[in-house]
Amino acid sequence: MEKETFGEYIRRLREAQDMPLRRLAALLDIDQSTLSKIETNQRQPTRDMVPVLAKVFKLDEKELSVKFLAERILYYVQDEENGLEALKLAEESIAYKKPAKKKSRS
Amino acid sequence: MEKETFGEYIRRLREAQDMPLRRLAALLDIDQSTLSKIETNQRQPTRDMVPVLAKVFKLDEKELSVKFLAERILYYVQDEENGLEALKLAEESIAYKKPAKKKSRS
DNA sequence: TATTTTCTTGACAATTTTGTCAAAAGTAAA
DNA sequence: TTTACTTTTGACAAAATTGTCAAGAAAATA
Repeated sequence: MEKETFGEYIRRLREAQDMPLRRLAALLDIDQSTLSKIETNQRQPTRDMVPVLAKVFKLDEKELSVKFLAERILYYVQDEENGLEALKLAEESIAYKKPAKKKSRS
Repeated sequence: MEKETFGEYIRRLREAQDMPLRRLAALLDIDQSTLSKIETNQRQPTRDMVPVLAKVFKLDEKELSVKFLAERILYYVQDEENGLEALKLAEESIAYKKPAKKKSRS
């Protein structure tokens, strides 16, 4: 089976509420055709949709952000042989950079 | 200290060989100003530079690809609160999708 | 310091990506 | 099936990103 894209996820949420595309588009402040294209993977979703979607569908914003970002990243490395290694390396860099909440030992 | 970007890394490799920018640009088949801008972070490096760079500087291409991709990913999530979580989630997705070389059990 | 070579810069051209409009296609209700 | 509503589509406009040119700044060398 294929992984659901973020756009398809939006559609699922929207339809679960019987909300017309036009209405969600208005809330997102974009043209309805743009939303249609996003939901059908002809355009990429944008970062600033996230807080609006979280509000509209009563989802945890942080969780949704993570979902959005993860999908964007996957989209970027999708055809890459070594995507997984790249992710791991990127992760190390971040983990290293990010100051731990508690002091690291050594 | 700041993390070295991929562009800065190129410059380091290049200077280690006393190779003029103009010459590497020619090998990469781009304008020297473009390379200059890449090395000084005014433009983003592109995917297709990687194999050329690997060859020119005698580096392992896979390793260099990973380095390139990781940097691109970091660039994308750099200002994100939840970048690390996103990477982890993306990683799970890939790991799951990717067929193991040996059969997975169950 | 004059000359040559290398690197950087700003303005703009080219390309890519995105968003919109308006009409068509699809769906459901009267 | 007409009518009303929703979604999709294609052509194009707008925006963002990238690459180039040509001139100038900086650095090295004579």
